[in-house]
Amino acid sequence: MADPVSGGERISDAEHAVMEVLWHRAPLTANEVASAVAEGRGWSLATVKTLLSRLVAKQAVMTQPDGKRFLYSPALARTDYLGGESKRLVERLFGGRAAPLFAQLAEAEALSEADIAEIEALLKTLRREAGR
Amino acid sequence: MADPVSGGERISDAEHAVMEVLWHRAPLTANEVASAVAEGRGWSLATVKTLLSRLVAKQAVMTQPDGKRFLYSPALARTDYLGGESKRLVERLFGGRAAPLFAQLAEAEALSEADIAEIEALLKTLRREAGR
DNA sequence: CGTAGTCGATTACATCTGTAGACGATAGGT
DNA sequence: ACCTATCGTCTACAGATGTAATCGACTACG
Repeated sequence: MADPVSGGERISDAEHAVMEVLWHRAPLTANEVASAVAEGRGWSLATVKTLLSRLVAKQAVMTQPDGKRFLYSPALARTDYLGGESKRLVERLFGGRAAPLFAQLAEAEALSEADIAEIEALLKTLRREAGR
Repeated sequence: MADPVSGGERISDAEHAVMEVLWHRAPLTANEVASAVAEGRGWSLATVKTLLSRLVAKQAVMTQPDGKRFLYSPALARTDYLGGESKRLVERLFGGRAAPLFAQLAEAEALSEADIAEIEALLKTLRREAGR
């Protein structure tokens, strides 16, 4: 069976930008989404509508009627999406091991002081959980 | 001018599989690459040749003549590629912060014991370097 | 009641990607 | 000097993606 909700269809880069808007605030009309996403990207309203349609088709966004128009909301949790994408990358590039990813980021100087501190804290928590 | 080597053109998923072969062993003929990559993927020789051509066009692979044929070698370091891709993901999905990525992987249970240990060790090293 | 604006839906089209067949040069065997 | 196997190159084509115009339905103003 095709999975009902989470990792169904692939969400593209442009679509992701739209999701990001909806994760930030929802429900929104197509116009609101367009305005929000327009900052930075120079997309026309038509483009945003297309992206919304595709997302609805992929069941990543759900609609609810509001008079003559729709209100759009995410049907996919941001956490699920991020988790899936992260896992995909680790799978594809690092044979499923997260440690090399980390080493890579370190080498590419993509780790800030704050990152390191946070990760450290996270590790501590993880070890506590694993321990008990 | 188009940048000379590193982060130039985007390398696709299928192309990446070919790069992986060349990173493992090079230089290789198209046939050798095809055999190597064929395990798992069911690609025809023609397909692999196309991918090699595209990689050459993208300057991710370099050729050296060997009689009537070519020997292919990576022109892009694996490290650079991995670093670039990792950074792209972190940028795109986590606003450039690596820590949330880790939180995400942890949540998705994509962190093994070994991963955690390795990351811990790496952190120690990093802090030492940063300290001095 | 008609007309203009607004929506979502449909259609469009270039580029990229995955996948592969066809073609032309050529080297090696006979 | 041929024929054939082998290369790399060119061409092909379907599906995904980025980007947008157009269309048909409906609403609201006048």
